[in-house]
Amino acid sequence: MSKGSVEPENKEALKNFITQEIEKDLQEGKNGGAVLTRFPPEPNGYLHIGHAKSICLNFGLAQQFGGKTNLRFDDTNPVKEDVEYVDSIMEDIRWLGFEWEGEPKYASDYFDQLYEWAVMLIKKGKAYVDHQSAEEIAAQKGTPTEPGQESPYRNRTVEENLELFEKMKNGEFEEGECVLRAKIDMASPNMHLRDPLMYRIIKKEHHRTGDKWCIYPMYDFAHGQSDFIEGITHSICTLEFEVHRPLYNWFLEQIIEDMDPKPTVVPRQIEFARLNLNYTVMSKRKLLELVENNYVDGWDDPRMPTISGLRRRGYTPESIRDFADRIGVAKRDGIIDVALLEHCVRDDLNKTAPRVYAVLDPVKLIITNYPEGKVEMMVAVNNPEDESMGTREIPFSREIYIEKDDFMIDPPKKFFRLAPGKEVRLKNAYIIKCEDYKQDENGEVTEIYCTYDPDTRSGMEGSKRKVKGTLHWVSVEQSIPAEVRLYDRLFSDEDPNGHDGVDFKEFLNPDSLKIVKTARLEPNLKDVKPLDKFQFQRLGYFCVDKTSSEDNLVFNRTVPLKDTWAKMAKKK
RNA sequence: UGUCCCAUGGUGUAAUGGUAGCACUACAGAUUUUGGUUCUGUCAGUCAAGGUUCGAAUCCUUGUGGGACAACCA
Repeated sequence: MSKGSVEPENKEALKNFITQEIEKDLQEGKNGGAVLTRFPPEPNGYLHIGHAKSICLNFGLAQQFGGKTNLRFDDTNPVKEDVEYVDSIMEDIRWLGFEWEGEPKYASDYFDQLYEWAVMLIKKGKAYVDHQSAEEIAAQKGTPTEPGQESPYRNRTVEENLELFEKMKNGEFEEGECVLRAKIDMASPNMHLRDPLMYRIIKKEHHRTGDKWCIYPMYDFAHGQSDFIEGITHSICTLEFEVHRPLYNWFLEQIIEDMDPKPTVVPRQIEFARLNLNYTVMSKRKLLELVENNYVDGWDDPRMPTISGLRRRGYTPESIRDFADRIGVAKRDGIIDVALLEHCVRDDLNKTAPRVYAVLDPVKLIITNYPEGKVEMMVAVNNPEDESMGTREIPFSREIYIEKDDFMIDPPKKFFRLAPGKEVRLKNAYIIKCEDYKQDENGEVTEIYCTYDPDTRSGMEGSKRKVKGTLHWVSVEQSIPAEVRLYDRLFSDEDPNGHDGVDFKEFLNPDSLKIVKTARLEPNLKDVKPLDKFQFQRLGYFCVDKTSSEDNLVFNRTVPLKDTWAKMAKKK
């Protein structure tokens, strides 16, 4: 994977309220002109498109201002975290095209320092060990509109607190028996300042520190300091952490108070609105629920909004970065239309994906005046948008398959395809005319009979004739079979979370996956590899699935082509 | 009946006291050996009321609407 592979030099500088704030800081000479951002995931699930927004933002900001970006795992809760997630997160970030500065960092790297700071706070009389239960503490917390009450343990002596905290660390208390709390203000209108928890006892092995600790810092006591330790200049995070900011600042003030000399870099937190996409859910908890209950085929199911799911679906890193740029950054939350994401991937694939012929739902078409046993190799352009992609040859013969949809016995007015007595062009081959057809007892068309005009082979003078419709096709004899998975949105409702009292799973789209086993492909596709991407001409963009093999080709539909005909038909 | 944040076309985002622009969507047309792409056009917006100002989307006040905050989660 290349380093910092997003080409910052020819990318237009992004402008939003965060870049403006950073520019201001730079102008004021803050942080010695440095910009260091960070992407701080908790390794408790797979990354999704919302994280992609944050990744593109954090890495993009640094690139734009000549800075760097750290990757730091916020691994302060061993109960939920796992190395499987660490690995997937690193893979996804690299796949998106970003490379973090130095080694990946971990909040757990700072556990010793955090412990020292906790002790320091105790010594200052700004932290105490509380022996109440979680319920009691919650009951005293008050509500957003009422102040809380002080814990009976709030005024223990420094010595006592020091001793008790030491015992907590040494495992002399059971989980839940006591916690370390900051002593701030139980009446603060900001709930986060009402003596927040700093440490709790968790007797579980940590994925990095093993059994060294049985007390773990809360996120709020770890995050701001971790940024501080790393010298992060701008801590970019989502809106819900806005109310935490005064707490982070409080902790840092306590620490900095005792420092001499004073630090040159103190992180500045700036919050932005998280990404919401319609027709999907974005919370890790809900995505995990879909995975664990097998509503989908794992975290990388192509219907999932996860980065691994989008990758398997056939999305490109370029298209996701483009999407992140287009949605912008602001403080007001909203819902982005998935149509924009789809636009971005079509836009990219249109320029890069080779065009090929695939017939998903075949019906046999026999060209009655074409010699039996004859095979002609037809030349086709691989990508009309990119001449450098060259041409290829496709076998043509007397019997071909076309799409069932491309023939109608009794077509409506604007049907530009094949019908009895009508002419149509077979792309890169001949103009044919439908003479007859055969139906089975159910009225299903089983065979179509046509004649071709030998002077209309593509490239010949006769081929210049105007014909309204152009069809894709494959030769019966030479075509190869494949399985094609047609994906649609996972939810049929625009906002599956937006219905009070109705579980989001109620809106799961029963037609989100259709498996087509009848597909026939041009023979050039026999050696494709997972993640190879193509445009199936006239149908859409497709990507080879990870389960595909030489004897059993499997393609995922990334996104269909825009289809004005289908739209017209739907209206009627 | 608290604190904080937010409010621009259907959606998202610009305009930072001086002509409300861009993208997506939708619709119409041109081109087309993909009903794709490309090109052109159309519809459509400053939450409300006051105030400051020659001039307000922008500043102030009030209201309205939306969101966040009461995990030993992050």
